Amino acid sequence: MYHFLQERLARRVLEYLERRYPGVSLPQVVIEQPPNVRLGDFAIPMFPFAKPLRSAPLKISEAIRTEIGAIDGIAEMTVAPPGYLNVRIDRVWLAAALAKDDEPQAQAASGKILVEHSSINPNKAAHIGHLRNAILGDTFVRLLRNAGREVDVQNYIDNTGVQVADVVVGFLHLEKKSSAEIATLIAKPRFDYYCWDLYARVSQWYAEDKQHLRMRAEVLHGIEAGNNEIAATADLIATAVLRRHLETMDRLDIEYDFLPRESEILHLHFWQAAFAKLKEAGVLTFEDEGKNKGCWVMRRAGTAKVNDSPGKLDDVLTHMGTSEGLGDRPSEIAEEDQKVIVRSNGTVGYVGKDIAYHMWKFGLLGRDFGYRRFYRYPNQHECWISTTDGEKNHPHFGGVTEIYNVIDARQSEAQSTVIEALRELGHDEAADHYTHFSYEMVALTPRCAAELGYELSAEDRSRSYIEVSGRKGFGVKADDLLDRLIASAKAEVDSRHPQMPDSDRQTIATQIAIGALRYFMLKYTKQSVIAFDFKDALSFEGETGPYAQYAVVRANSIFRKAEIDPESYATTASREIKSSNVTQYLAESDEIWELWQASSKTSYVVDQCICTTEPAYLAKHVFQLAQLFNTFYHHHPILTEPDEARKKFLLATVFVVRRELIRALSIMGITVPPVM
RNA sequence: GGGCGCGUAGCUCAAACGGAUAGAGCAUCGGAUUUCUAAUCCGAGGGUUGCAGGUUCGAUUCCUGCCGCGCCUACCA
Repeated sequence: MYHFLQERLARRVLEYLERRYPGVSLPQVVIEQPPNVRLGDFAIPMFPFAKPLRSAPLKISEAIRTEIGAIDGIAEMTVAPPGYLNVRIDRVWLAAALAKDDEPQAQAASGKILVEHSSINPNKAAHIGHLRNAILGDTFVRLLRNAGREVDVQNYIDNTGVQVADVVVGFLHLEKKSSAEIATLIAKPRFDYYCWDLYARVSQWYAEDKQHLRMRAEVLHGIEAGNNEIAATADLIATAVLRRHLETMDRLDIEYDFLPRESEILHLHFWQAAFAKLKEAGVLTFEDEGKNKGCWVMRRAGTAKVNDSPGKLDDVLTHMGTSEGLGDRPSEIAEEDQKVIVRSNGTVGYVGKDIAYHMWKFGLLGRDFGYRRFYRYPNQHECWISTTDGEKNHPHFGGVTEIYNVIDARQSEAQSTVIEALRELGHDEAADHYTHFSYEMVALTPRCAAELGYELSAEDRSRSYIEVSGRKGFGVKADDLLDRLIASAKAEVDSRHPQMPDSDRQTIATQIAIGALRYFMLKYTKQSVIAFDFKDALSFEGETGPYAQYAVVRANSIFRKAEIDPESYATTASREIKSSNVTQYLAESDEIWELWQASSKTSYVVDQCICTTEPAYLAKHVFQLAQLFNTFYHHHPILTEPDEARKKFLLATVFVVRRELIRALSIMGITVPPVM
């Protein structure tokens, strides 16, 4: 609603200026929010117009104010030094629209979107870094769906890489386990924890004697070839760990639609299809000398095409139109700028596989996976997995118009290389709709590492954070964190509601724990490295998920005590807003108005989150709403309000804030307990 | 060496396109009419936004150069 008014205002201002100053090319009308509601609801800086209109900012403001005429939903405008036009929303107009919840729906863009997230190697338990990925990805999916977009959620499974090979080596050579023994271990709960430890031990074992690495090569070869004992064992292990990952993420209400696996990319020869096209288009070049002799290479993304001196720019430009300038002959890519795609032994690296996979995503490969049902969620939602020969009837995946890959910032270069390959294949459209949703890692504070019992070097102790390492078994497992959060929340609920049945307390504790965790992972902006610390993560006070949940619980209890069903209060609320006193109520309190204004912003914030791929804005919105509500709650007793009309107005306020909080929280994947 | 990113209060973080007095939470200290449950609220202290220049009506934000830190830079995935 906020955004709707904002756009209407911008359009009207622009129309006015165009009419008043015909033929002048105008800068964009920027609408911001004044630092204080007393100044107004929108602020338009007039400075950028001063030069093109050859007039002082204050004069332009004054002209707009007096001459623009009435705008539906806008109450008044004021001119503010040094050069702003401040605009007040018609409070009753907005409140009436909000109470009715009749947000004008913008036409959602068509075309299916594919969001890929999680993509955890299926060789060990998921850790907090994976949680950040999955929570960012899942929230982004919810944001897109809230905006009316159709989304497929994929979780890419690298089941044929060295990481899986390493645990297989661990089982077969380090522990010398039989297939039957492995099967027994798989059946035990939290098999992924067993692998976590084993994986760290294998890495240690390699370090002890480099000869042991031969085992890895052997196992890896077996896995890639397929149809043998080793591949079968690897598949058994990887599949079991994958199921654990799905269970872990399901605890957080994170679900997937499709799990494409690297084994099928291999066995269905996706790469061969892509390779042919890449060679044909001249994207890859064969090196016949130098360090990468015998390899097919690509130019590393971001490196300069021409390494001549800048003075020769003119020469470069004149050559660009000719065929000589297109494509890179081996000698044209400096060795350090080469990215090996196909090794000299003929095998393809992971970037190559990724290029093929992304051609499939956009429907540009000419091949498809086989599909099989894999996992049914408790809510009956079906998750599919790739196979070589699948079920006849299956949903259609791939062939989308837009993709988002939630992958941490360390993969930026590889992601750019894939995009560059698509572009050089001539698929600019696809390349333009390929977004690397990049975020920073979760690291541990030295204090947290020490708390977990890890020995730290003096150097590590002096750092502000330390990178987690699956290879060293250094990190916090996702399920462990969740267990601790639930236990901690449970203790609180137990002390607050001792009379409640234990199963109810458990349910509430779980909701609170998930709220705390999801909020924690979303409140940081993507670029910021999260220095993980149990003290912050386990906090339920201040800027946290439970704080926001608690605000809704308070709203609910007001309705409960008033014996009103909040869900069906909408018609009453919108009727109340029309009563004559509301104008006065909204005018006399900026504090209450601010609550209405903030409530109107949800869809605006959702748009912002999507176009900047930054879910943190939504967390900030939720916190601001909850904070304003708590202040309001303290200042305005509702049930004891003697003035009946005013009481109904206050109830309508609670109704709207509650609805928007629940809406925004649900986009974050957070539900609200009945009591706290 | 090259590429990307970061540096803001004691700590952890905000501040969309450059905008009005740089904001929160935590921690510390001091308070809140026994109420719609205090997982809350109010108040206080705490800042030369790493350093030095530049661009302009205006810079935490953009540019240049330093200083410090992180990540990437494999015929690993």
